[in-house]
Amino acid sequence: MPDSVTSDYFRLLNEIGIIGQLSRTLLEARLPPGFVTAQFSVLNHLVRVGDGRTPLAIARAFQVPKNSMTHSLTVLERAGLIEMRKNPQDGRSKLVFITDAGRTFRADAIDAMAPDIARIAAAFPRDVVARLLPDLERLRKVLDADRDAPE
Amino acid sequence: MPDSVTSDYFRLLNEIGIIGQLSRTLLEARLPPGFVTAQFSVLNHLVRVGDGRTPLAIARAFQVPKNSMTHSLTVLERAGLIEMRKNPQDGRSKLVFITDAGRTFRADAIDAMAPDIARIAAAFPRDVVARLLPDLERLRKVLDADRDAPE
DNA sequence: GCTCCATGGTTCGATATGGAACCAAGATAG
DNA sequence: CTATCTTGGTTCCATATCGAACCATGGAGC
Repeated sequence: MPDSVTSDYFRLLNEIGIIGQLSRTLLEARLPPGFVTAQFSVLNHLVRVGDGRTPLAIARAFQVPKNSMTHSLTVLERAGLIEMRKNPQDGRSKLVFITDAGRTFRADAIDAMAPDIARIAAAFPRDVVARLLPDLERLRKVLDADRDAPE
Repeated sequence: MPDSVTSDYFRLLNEIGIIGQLSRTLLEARLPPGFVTAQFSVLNHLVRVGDGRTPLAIARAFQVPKNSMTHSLTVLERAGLIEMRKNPQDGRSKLVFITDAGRTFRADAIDAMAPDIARIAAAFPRDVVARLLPDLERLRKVLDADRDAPE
């Protein structure tokens, strides 16, 4: 494979990393003090794909170590944004449920970002967003599948 | 602005965040143990845009607090990958230079990722990459410009 | 010159993240 | 049924990240 191809993929991931960093900063500026993106993302995940999942399943979805997820969930539970229940099917594991407070927290954060989104939308047309979304979803799925069958 | 528009932008940033996380994990698996993406990114930045910049300028380029950059640079200097010199123009600041060892470190890391890139390339065609790059660059520039003139 | 403010970096303390070791509960083999 | 292996989570420790306070130099106003 020629170098130029490698470097195109490399640049792609690089750009995505920078944009991720910039938007993370944007989001954290709108979250209540003391909360970070990782915690919001868990709530968002629970709403989007449904709750009642095990901590390990969530950790895998984010590709983070399970101990990191333990920590995030502890913070969220202390804040009353999620509930951890025993898994009746398996004595080892727990199930994670989002609370009403958690749903409100997520909705508020999204609302709080509206002005930021509006500024971005003014400079970055919606049709470009529409064009990007399917390709990026596909890339995410490729990376997701890749880690399951590595090397 | 209708909700659906906001949610498209929101989903875009969300996808980008996830891809960023997955590719960060990929990169870190290839770095020598103990090194982290942030440190590699600084070296990459110095090669791409040129060295001899101040720590603050680099911190701004990554949109990270200056104390975080102080830490990253300390690690890189201890490892002999960069050099910090006094700025002859300004007694307050320093200038950051990448060493030969630093250039080698960066090149090795990129080489080490080649097999990962190859697997991704097999499932994600190059022309899609080519299509994504200009749009993403534009989005990054929009976000970059936005933080300079916020609110 | 002197005062006041702005800028560039570091330090401190508190939280986040991740690797490794650990423990408990399920699964499997005999 | 026991021995062993695997799986789900937590704990421990080391490093990373970041807000706030701090210090030193530079620059502006007078």
